Amino acid sequence: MPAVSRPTSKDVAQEAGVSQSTVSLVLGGKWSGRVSPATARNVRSAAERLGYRPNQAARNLRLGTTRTVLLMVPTLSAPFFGPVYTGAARVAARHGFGVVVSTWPDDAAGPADSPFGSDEAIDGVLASSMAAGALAEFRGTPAVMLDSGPDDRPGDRVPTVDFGVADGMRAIAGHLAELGHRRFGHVAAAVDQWTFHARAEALAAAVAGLPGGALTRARCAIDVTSARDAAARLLTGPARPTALVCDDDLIAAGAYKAARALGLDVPADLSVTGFDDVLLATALEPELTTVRLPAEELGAQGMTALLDLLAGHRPAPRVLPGELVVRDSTAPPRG
Amino acid sequence: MPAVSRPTSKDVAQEAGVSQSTVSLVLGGKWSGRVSPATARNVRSAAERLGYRPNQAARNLRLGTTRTVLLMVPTLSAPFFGPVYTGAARVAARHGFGVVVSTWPDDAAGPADSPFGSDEAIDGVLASSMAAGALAEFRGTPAVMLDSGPDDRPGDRVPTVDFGVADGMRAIAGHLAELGHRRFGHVAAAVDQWTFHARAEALAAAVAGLPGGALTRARCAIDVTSARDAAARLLTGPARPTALVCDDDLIAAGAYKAARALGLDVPADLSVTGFDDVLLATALEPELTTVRLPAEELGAQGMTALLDLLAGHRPAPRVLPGELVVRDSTAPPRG
DNA sequence: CTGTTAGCGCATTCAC
DNA sequence: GTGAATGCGCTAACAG
Repeated sequence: MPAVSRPTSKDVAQEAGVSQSTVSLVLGGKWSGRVSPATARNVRSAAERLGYRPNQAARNLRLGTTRTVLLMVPTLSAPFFGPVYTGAARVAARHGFGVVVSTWPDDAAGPADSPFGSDEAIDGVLASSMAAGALAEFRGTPAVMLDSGPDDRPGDRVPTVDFGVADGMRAIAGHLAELGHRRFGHVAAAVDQWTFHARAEALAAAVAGLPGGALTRARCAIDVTSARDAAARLLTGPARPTALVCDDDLIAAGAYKAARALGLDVPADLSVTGFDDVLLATALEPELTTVRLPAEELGAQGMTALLDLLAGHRPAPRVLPGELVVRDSTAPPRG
Repeated sequence: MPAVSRPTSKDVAQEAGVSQSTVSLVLGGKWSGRVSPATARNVRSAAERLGYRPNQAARNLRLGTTRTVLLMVPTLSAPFFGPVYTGAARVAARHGFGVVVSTWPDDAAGPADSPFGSDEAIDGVLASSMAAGALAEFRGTPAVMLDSGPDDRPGDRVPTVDFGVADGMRAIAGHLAELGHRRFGHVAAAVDQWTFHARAEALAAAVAGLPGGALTRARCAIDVTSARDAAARLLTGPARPTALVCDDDLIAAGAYKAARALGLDVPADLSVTGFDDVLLATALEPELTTVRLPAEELGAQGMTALLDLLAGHRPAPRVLPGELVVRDSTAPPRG
């Protein structure tokens, strides 16, 4: 037998000299006018004295709910998703929910592809930054999509929470245009996610709307060396851009390297912008002009929407605005 | 009623024309010589046909286990902890365990300090990077300490998994000494965690053992501006160090800034080293000489130890070696 | 106002 | 070799 088995509601009942159901009522907070205040206090103090904690498993079984939601993210290595988790967990905890994380399926390069690992022991899922068009995986499980774009399918849609990336990109283009830039290079993430498609479209539209505006583009993976190579391609091509718009702060770091390798000074010879505003943005030299995306807020709002959904409501799609943060990597073009 | 309630073991029994207990036996894998192979096959196919998934809550209740462990980390904002989680989750999944993350208590600056949020619905805890001496929080809950130093208390110790940070620091000191450096500056993290105490001691010892070796130290928070200020203090003091040893890659980024502000070239005028080898290390210019810490492996080994512990064993303390990665931020001192 | 009863889905004795 | 019965701890009807 275990050293000291935890007290049960039955023990509390005995200690307080009442019945189990009374304990349940009191501790469940539903005793308004059903149990006398004196008894309630009595029960509470007994529970306190014994250090009683309700057994979640029993609770889950009885209630048919697990009070656990699954957060799916592409990876936890990217600095962006820690805050998303934090935000989601914060509001979840406030409602007695836990959050388990899982990375996108194929990440499980392990031996057995989750034997029965991907339990159905969850009440709902928060899916972040999905590949475009990968909706519809969730048969019957309440889900909210994060940073995956609006749900354009007909019928009843999945609730969504997104960033206003298009506005963010327009802000960057506007800032650069105001400084006098006309030839833009887009160092684009070669990742099939809504957010990157949206960024590309918004930038293209903004530049197209600019008299004399020209845009070239190179794609790369989201890592420094790949980004450096892509930026170098843009910089050594014809009609060199005076500003490099990068899909991600890390990509911007690669652009810095390409610029330095070519003897170009940032921002005197070349303006560079990032996206996301992660820690890296201020670690770089010069500090990076970028768009701050409220990652933690994304997690928090997403969880709020999911909790709403679980409560039987139909949360409306939400869009979280990004904020242009001007630092030292942008300046008027030379000449 | 719900749209389609999931099949239970009872449904499977009915479908297979056997009893519930037979289903449990077969699916539980404990039917060696108790159930006929034919029946077993029959049950399996019935389960398959119905898409049966055992109800975790019921299982947990019956077994008195939750197959969930808690990973406690100081923060998820630091890029270091994502991989730790990933490693832990990987081996946990392989054993049918889930992992929930929580950040250190006081992070819950929320309204109510986890009303009943921090459930006891866990089988064990993996505590990473604790403040020194903060052991002993886990009354009765099996725990493994990660990156928190060896457990020096008498009696039965908590199993530990640590990095060989002392060796790592010695490797850095040795590398720098070999290049000809004698005056070292330590930009130290002002964080009360074992790993930083160990780094400081190891560096001090290494420099003390070096003929003509001198060491100055400045403390800072783990953020770029604080690090930059600390590094600047060291650089403007008497007998300027020729090498700055930083407790963290992010701190090294701050050191870069201080150097540039003083017109010092890295590495020609000043060598700089980091610690951890996060993404940032290669994003900087010049790329950072640092010590790679196998973060994912820490999580994996920690989970392995915890699973061992839960199985009734006494896992031995483990130490994961760090690896010196020489890049472009270190060079012989000038003159 | 409070106690008694029943059952969530499963793993496990114990009869047969 | 298999089935019937029991109870894990809890909540929600329903009595009293």
